[in-house]
Amino acid sequence: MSAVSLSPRALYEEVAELLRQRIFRRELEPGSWIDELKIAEDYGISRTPLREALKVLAAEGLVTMKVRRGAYVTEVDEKDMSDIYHLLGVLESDAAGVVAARATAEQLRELQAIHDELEGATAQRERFFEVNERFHMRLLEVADNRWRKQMVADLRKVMKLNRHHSLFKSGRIAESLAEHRAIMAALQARDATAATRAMLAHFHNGLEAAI
Amino acid sequence: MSAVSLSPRALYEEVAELLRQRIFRRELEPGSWIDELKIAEDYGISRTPLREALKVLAAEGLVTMKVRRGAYVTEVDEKDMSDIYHLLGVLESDAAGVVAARATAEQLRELQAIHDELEGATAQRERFFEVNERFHMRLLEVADNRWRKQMVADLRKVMKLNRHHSLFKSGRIAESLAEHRAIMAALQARDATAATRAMLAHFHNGLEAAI
DNA sequence: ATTCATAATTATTGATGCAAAATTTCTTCC
DNA sequence: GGAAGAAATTTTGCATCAATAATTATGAAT
Repeated sequence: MSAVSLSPRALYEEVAELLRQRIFRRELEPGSWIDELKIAEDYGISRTPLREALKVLAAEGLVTMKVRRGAYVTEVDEKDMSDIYHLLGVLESDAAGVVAARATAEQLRELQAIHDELEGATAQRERFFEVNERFHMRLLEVADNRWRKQMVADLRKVMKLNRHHSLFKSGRIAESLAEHRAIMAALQARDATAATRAMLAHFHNGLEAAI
Repeated sequence: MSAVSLSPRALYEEVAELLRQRIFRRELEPGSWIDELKIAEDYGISRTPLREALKVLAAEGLVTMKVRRGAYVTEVDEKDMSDIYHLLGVLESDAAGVVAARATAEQLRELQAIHDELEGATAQRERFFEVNERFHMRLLEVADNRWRKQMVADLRKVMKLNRHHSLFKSGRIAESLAEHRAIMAALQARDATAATRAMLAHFHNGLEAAI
């Protein structure tokens, strides 16, 4: 069928990524049932790798498996969003403290570069969102704890299930940027407690805006 | 073959649990390759549900999948243990603060009951370990954030991969109990910051003892 | 004798088929 | 006309089968 691309990852990984995109794009709505036969038909694959992909997504929290009833796109309510946002605040503020204390000068320059990019992306909402996410994920990498990075990545994926994300509110972009400035300043000052506090405030404000 | 037990959960879930037990019991050693054919033969099942179970365990972090090379029991080094312990401290100390602030009187009584059980289990190492885990997990439930509970549960599973757990050191049991007393006291006093600090200290001391 | 290439064996990965279970629809009885 | 039961269809879940890729071993050439 399709060209045999040199695939370093297995088919079920590929399918999982495709499904993730479809879920984020709301082609598969939260709460809706996932038709295995239809999806398999669409992609021209069998149900075996598809089912494995669904179990990967279930582990990430994007879909929920019901016994003998198949897979459903996870529904996240207000409380879920609030809970997840709270966790992101806890995890990333801790990471910010670690980075302030232990990052190399080169790593701080790298974070500063992404932040500068963010400063210049306030006009384009989508791009601001993308650069923002890159900053947070890069910070996680510098914090050097693969388990935390994995958990935050998963939580952020689940967050995308809800369309009412605080950052999409027009007013939040200016505030968000100001908070990022405070975080970056604390990192540059090597002030761990200030960095932790600034990141926590960043998430706290975001949570306030979301609900 | 075996009796058709009334299974509310699917076979792959059942198999995942069996594999978890075998991994924790060190019948499957960290770093070792998992022979799908042999396991499937042992349990008298086909490889399909087994592979689905392995992907669930991979998501939990207990096994790692290598492309075209199958599944391996995850190897955790000193840094992994330290990183995970750090995260548990961050997550559970936050949970302790939430519980101190928002738990009902009935929930506090329940936690106190488990703590009292712990007080009387200092002589039996295995039982102490079991009651200790029950206390921590119950605290997570009272904290009422299913995402955090799931993450902590997964991290604790990975922790079990390392046989050198701090709690297994004989000296730590007395210290650990004393720290638990401080946590419980802060919870009863409804002192969120004290509860957070006490739980953080509990994990910090455990980390010190582990390495 | 050592190294490289080729072939064979072994194990993972993907497809197809079948059985069991659940849901829905249709029919019958009250 | 409504409710309950039975049958049929839909769908999950497990097993078997086929193919692809990787590793190892053997043989030949330098």
